[in-house]
Order: sequence, then C-alpha cells, then structure tokens
Amino acid sequence: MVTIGDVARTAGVSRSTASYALSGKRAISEDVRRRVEDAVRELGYSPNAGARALATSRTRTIGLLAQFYEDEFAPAMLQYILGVSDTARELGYDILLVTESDGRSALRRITSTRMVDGLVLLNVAENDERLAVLRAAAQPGALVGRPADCSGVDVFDLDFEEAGRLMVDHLHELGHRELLLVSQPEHVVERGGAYVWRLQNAAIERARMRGIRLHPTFVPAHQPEVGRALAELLDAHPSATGLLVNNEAAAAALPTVLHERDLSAPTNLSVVGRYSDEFARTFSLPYSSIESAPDRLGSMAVRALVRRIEGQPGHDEPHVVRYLSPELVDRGSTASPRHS
Amino acid sequence: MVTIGDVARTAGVSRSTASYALSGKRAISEDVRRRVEDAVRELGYSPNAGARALATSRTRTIGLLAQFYEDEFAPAMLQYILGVSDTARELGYDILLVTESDGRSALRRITSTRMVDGLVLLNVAENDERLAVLRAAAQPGALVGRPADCSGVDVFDLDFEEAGRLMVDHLHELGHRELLLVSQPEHVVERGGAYVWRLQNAAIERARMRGIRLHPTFVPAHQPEVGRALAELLDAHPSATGLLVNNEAAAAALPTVLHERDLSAPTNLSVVGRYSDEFARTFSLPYSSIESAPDRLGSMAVRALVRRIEGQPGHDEPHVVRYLSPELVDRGSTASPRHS
DNA sequence: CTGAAAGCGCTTACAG
DNA sequence: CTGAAAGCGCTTACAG
Repeated sequence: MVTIGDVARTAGVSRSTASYALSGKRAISEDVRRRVEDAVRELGYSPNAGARALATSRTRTIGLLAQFYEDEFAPAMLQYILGVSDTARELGYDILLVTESDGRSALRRITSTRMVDGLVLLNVAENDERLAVLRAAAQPGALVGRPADCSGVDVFDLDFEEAGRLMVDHLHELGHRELLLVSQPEHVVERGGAYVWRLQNAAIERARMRGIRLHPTFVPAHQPEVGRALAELLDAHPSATGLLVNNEAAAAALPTVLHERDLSAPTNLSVVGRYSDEFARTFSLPYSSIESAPDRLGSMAVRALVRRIEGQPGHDEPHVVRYLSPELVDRGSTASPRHS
Repeated sequence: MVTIGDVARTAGVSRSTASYALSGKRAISEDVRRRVEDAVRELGYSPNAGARALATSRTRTIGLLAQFYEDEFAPAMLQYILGVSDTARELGYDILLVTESDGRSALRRITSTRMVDGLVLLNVAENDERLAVLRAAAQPGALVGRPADCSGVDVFDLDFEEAGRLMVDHLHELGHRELLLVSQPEHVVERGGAYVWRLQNAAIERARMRGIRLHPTFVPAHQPEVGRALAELLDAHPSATGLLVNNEAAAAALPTVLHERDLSAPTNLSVVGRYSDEFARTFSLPYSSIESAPDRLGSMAVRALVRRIEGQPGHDEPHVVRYLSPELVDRGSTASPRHS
C-alpha cells in the first residue's frame, strides 16, 4: 500500500508538506506542489479512509436508515433512497445503507462506532423508536417524515394536510359532491404512519367545510387484496364521483380494477393520487396526482445534514421543520362529474 | 468520546489487556474479563471504527455497486440490493451503497481509499467496464450477472440458457407450437445485458429442435410504450398460443393489455414470465414464472465474498462461476392451447 | 495470565 | 514557505 510517506519521499519533502500540498490548507510553493502531485500520480496514491477518519474525526459517510415494511409498497421507498444517495455523492459523501428491521440497534451500532458523520432516517413514524437513539448520538440527523417530537433534528416532509385539502378542493371546484378516500392499510396508522391520518383528517375537515360527502377507507397494500377492496369500495358507493388515493399499491392496482368494471377516468370517475412522477411513469399511472417528491425530500434532508456536519461547532443553527407544499400534477384524470 | 484507554483505567488493567479481554484473542482471567466488561457497560464504550480499520486493515464494510438504467425496471433491482444487504448484516458486515452512474470512478474511489473489504457488483454486463478496475483493486469482488471474462472474481447468475429452454419445453409439452418471446429493449442488449440474448438464443435453439415457431421481440421497459408494443405483438401473431416474457416491465403491463383485448391466461394464451416471487406478489402478476431469485443470488454473492475476505491470505480458493438452476413457479397461467 | 511499546496512515498545531 | 513531532484510537507482536 502506498502511503503519504511514499509520496513525500518521492517528492523529496516531509510528510506534513505532502499532506498540506494535497489539502491546500497552507501556502505551498508552486514547485513543491507540482512535485507532490507528480508523485501522487506516479505512485497512484490515495489517502487511507480509516487513517483520515481517525485523524480528522470525519468519515465523509452518511448513514441512511431505510425500513421495508410488509404493508408498504417497496418500490415507492426506492426513490427516497436514490434521492438521498445522489445528493450525498454530489456533496462528496458516501452512503452507508442500513436496512435492518431493528433500526434502533443499527443506529446505535453505526453512530457509536463513528462509522458515519450524520444520519438520514426515512419513513419516520409519529413516535419513532429510533429518535431517542438518534438524539443521544454525537452525530446530527435529518428526517424524511414528521414525528410528534421534532426536537434536535432537521425534519422534511410533504405537507400532507395541505395535500388532503388540495385534493378535496380540486374536485370540489369541478363540481364533485361525493368522494372516496383510499388510505394506506390500518397497520400503517397503528405503527404511527402519521402522513396517513394527516392527509385523511385534513381532507375530512375540508370536505365538511365544503359540504362534500367523503368516505374514508383503509385499503391493503398488497395484491390481490387491494384490488378486491377497491372493487368493493366502488360497489358500496355507486354515487361517488371522485376517488382520492393516498396508497401507492392501490394506485398501481387501480387501472385494472377500473378496466374490469368498464369504468374510466375521468369519464366515469375523477381520480387524484399521491405519488411521484417517477412512480407514475414506472407504473404507467394515468391519474393526476399530488407529487410526493421523494427525490427532493431526500435531497433536502441530505443538504441540511451536510450543512450541519460541516458547520462551525460553536455556531449551532436552529433546527428546521420544513413542509414541502404539495403540487398537483395534471394528467387529465379529473373532470366535472357526469350529470346522472 | 470514551476510548479503550478509559475502559482500561476503569477496569484497572492495561489497554492491551482490555483489548484482548474484548476480542478474546488470548486467555484472560475470569476476574479481569468481568471487570473489563463492567467498565464497557458503565462507560458505554464502543470501539472506533476508523481506528480499528487502521489497525487491522479491515473495515467490515462491503461496497455494493448498483446501477439504475433508464431502460430497466428499477423495482426489480431493489430486491437484489436487499438480498445483499440482509446477508451482509447477518455476517457482520455493513453496506456502502454506491449508485453513481460512473461505476468505474466510484469503484476506484472506494477501493483505493480502503473504505471496503470487498465488492459486490450488480447487473454486470458482458464487457463490463467496472471489471478492469475491480481486478486491479486489492479487495476481492463478487458479481451478480455473468460477464464474458470471469477471471479473478466470483460469479453468480441465473442459468438464463436453461431458463429459455425450460420455458419452451414447458409449453411444448402442453402442445403449443407457436410462441412469442418478449425480451428487454434492444438498448439493454447493446449495453451488454447478456442475460437477454442468452435466454433468447437458447429459446430459439430449443424451439427449432422441437419444431416450434418462435417469434422473438424486444419490447421497451417503460410505459406506455410497453403496452403498445405488446398489443401490436399480439395483433401481429394471432395464431401464437404462448407468450414468454423476459422483461419485468412488460410482465407488469401485461394484465392490462390482456384485459383490454378480452384475453385471459391460460384460456386464450399461455404465459410464462421470468421474475421473482416477491415481484409477482408486489405487482399481483398471475403468471407462472421462472424464479429469478434475486435474494438468493445476492446472498450467494455476499457469502462467497465474505469467505474470500476472511480466508487465509496464503490459501487462495479458486474462483467460482455458479449458475442457479431455474425453477418454474406454477401460478396456473399455462394450459394446452385451445383447439381453433 | 498481563503490560509496555510499536505501529497502522493520516492531520495539524508548533517551531523556525 | 517547510519540517519534526505529537496524536487520533485501536491491535498485536514482544517480553515477562
């Protein structure tokens, strides 16, 4: 293994000079700088990450905690991971990916051993068990998803309340007066998936305000149960003219369900989902949707985290809680209800 | 930060004794061992990963190189990642996830800085550019996907040739004499996605041998092009009675396409895909398929890699190339063709 | 069974 | 502008 000592010898300087020449942390004569760079190239030198981490207390690695639950739709999670990973790399960080089901012990392991400079937690629940561990850790953390207690961390989430209102208002303006709302399965709620009830409660409240009948339901996240549940729902409420879908698996299953019943959007039913454009393209979903922006949220979390990692130790910025304003992407699946 | 020095002082022993008591690498008196363990608990000590890596030249981290191409179906990739991640953790390793589009420079970076003890490459192409970098690295590598040159690495892949033969034979036995084969888009082939042509060539060869007419096609991996291409294909060959699908996006799109044409499997058409059971459940695909076993392949790659990382330096095992025998999972989508 | 010491490969005050 | 030295927190021969 070629070390900085080898580089120094080849360049005819001391190790400290070689180090400074590479880091640029002090003035170096042009001549020496060139000799060091030549030596680096000639020997194919790369600094040893472990040694550097030991000397600087920085690993330039971010821990990414993802959780894959049986009752959620895995493909939707992937996009958050990629959003985080791409931005981290752009900022010069690598990603330590942790997918263990026991997030607390995983978090304890990678923070206490100082494998990472900071943490991004995905899919954060209302009372997320991982947060106590994160707050006790020496490294800063950023969340995607809003917990009850946001203290000590930076938090990024879609504004699900506003999303619920936006969905209802959009269909209200078109003249709809009876709507169905399909949420994630109840397990997700029990586990503390706050985005489910935040969107739902806001939609219910807004519907009441607008004089709209809204029927909320929880629908499974796996086939074939999803399809059956959707079919039953449509049967139970034949007079409903609009469908709001806050459940990726249900959105993915919907085209088949509608087709089987000879329904199409927006002719027979107006449909608004809540998922990303990437998701829509992957699954060919023709429904207008609230953009969930997983890449943007992941990216925002990483940027905030890196700012905190690299900020001056004394000068602590206050923690932030940022909600992304929902935007409706029009894919033509809504219209005024047919006169019946 | 609490160090092993603090532990030693608290336990009233030397640092080396504390270290040995924790590693168990030499005999330690019962009394000392207990005092050290108590001190660890009391102080909440965890070894610093960077320092340990520097001292041992081991990071207990595996680099995972994933590539996400526009023309492939991202959700299918996720399962390989989870297979690798879960097995790595089981064996005591963490995962450094790299998703950069420039795999070569990523590989160079994480190997030359010694961030990882070994590498797993996913989605390996016929003449994969990353392999030269991997072979030049000090760390061992394991591949999922078979390149032209397998030297110097351990290779794991589904036996796609056998998969092609199995698909054809299965339908031949049921009495089919004209089949359609849907492959990944041609881009994948141009990029060196050998599994596409390996399955296809073997299927063509076997069909010829059995006296079957086989129509091979490349189909896009994104909607709505996939659906259109499938529809055209069915139109162009109305007499075909069986459909082989080596393209996840096409498989996911197929239910809608068949439904729109009032076709169903196996009544009007026998269908065999090539994807994992997990994939089938996520997308509710009712078609029998060759199990692609992403979790098993990922797991095998990691196990081989760890064996090589932890093996005695002198005693080099020969490298392996292992093909997983394809198995057909029967989901009832094939039958004898209707008499027409 | 235990300890003192060297060494892993960096970075960064300290001194000139 | 440059160098000698200390130190980051471990592990592991070496010595007893």
